[in-house]
Amino acid sequence: MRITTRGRYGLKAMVELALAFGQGPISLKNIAANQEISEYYLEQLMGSLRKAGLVKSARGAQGGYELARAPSEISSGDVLRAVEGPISPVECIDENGCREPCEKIDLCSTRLLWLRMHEQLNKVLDSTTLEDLRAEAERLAPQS
Amino acid sequence: MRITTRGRYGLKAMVELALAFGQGPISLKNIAANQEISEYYLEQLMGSLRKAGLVKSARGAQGGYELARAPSEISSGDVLRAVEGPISPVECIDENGCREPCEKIDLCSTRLLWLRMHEQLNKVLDSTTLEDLRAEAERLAPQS
DNA sequence: CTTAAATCAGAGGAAATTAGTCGGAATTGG
DNA sequence: CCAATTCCGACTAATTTCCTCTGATTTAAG
Repeated sequence: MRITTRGRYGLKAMVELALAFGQGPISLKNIAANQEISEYYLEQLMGSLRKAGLVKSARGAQGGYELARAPSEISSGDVLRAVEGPISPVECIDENGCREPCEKIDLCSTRLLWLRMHEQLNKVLDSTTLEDLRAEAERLAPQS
Repeated sequence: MRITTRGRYGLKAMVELALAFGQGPISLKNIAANQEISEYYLEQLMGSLRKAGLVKSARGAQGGYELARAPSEISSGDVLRAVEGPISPVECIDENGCREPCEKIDLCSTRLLWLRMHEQLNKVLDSTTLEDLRAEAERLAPQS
C-alpha cells in the first residue's frame, strides 16, 4: 500500500515548479539536481505530466517545464494519478467506479471497505493542492 | 497504491471465519475452497494472522482456525496490517510515526500530504470491523 | 548557420516485490 | 496406528518497479 517513486518524485518536482510559477520554464536538469532525482527517470515522469496537461514544456536551449495552470488549480490527486494511474486500493474500484468487476461482485462483502478507503483517499488527494504544498515548503524554508 | 493479494485474501478469509464465529474451527481447505484461493498460499497468510493473535488454530484431525475474539473486536486494519505490514503511503510514515526519517525531513513539504493520507486511511481501517463486513456479507447473501 | 542546450520517444535491463508451490515435520481425533 | 490437519521454511516464477541509454527533434544564442 505504498506510493511508488513515480508518485513521490513527480509530486516533489511539481512542488518545485509551483515555487517558481510565473517565472518561466525550469529545466529538467535543475529540478533533478535540486531534488536529487535521476534526470533520465524524471524525464519519463515529466512526459506523463505533460500528456496529462499539468505542465507545459519548452524545447530547445533555455527550455524546460512550467505548470500549465496556477498551483491552486492543480490537486495532488491530479499529479499522482498522472504518474501512478488510478489511486485505488483494489483494481475493481477506480475513478470510473468499476472497470473490471469481479465475478462475484454482488457477493463481495470486502468491497465495502475498499469503497470507504477509496473515498477517503481521493477526498484528501482532491482537496490538497499544489498551492497547499508550496505554502508548506515556504513555511519550512522561508525566503530561500 | 494497491492492496496486494495478501490483504485481499486475508480479509476474505477473516470474513469467512467471522460468519462461522462460535461454531468451532474451520479448516484451511474449506476456506480456500469457498474463496477460491490457493490452499498453500492461504496457509502462509493464516500463519501471519495467528502470530498477530487474530486467530486461534487447532492442529490435527478436525482442526482448523477460528477468530481469537469477537468480529466486533477485530478491525480490518488489524487484519491488513498483520498480512501486509504497516498501511502507509510512504515508508517514512508508519504506525510509529517516523521510523526512518528522510534526511531533509524538515524540508519535505510533500510530507503534509502523506500525513493526511495516512490519517484518513487508518481512520477507515480502524473503524471498519469484521462485524461490519460480516453483516454486509449476510445482507448480500441472506441466510446462506 | 552552427552549436549547444534542451525536450521527446521508446527500448531495454537489473533489482525488488509479489504470488504461488512444495516437502516434510509435528499434532491430534477417531 | 492412520488420516487429517496445522506448522515451518525454502524455493521458484511472474510481475512490477526503477533506472539507464540511444537517438531524434527543437530552439535560443552567438
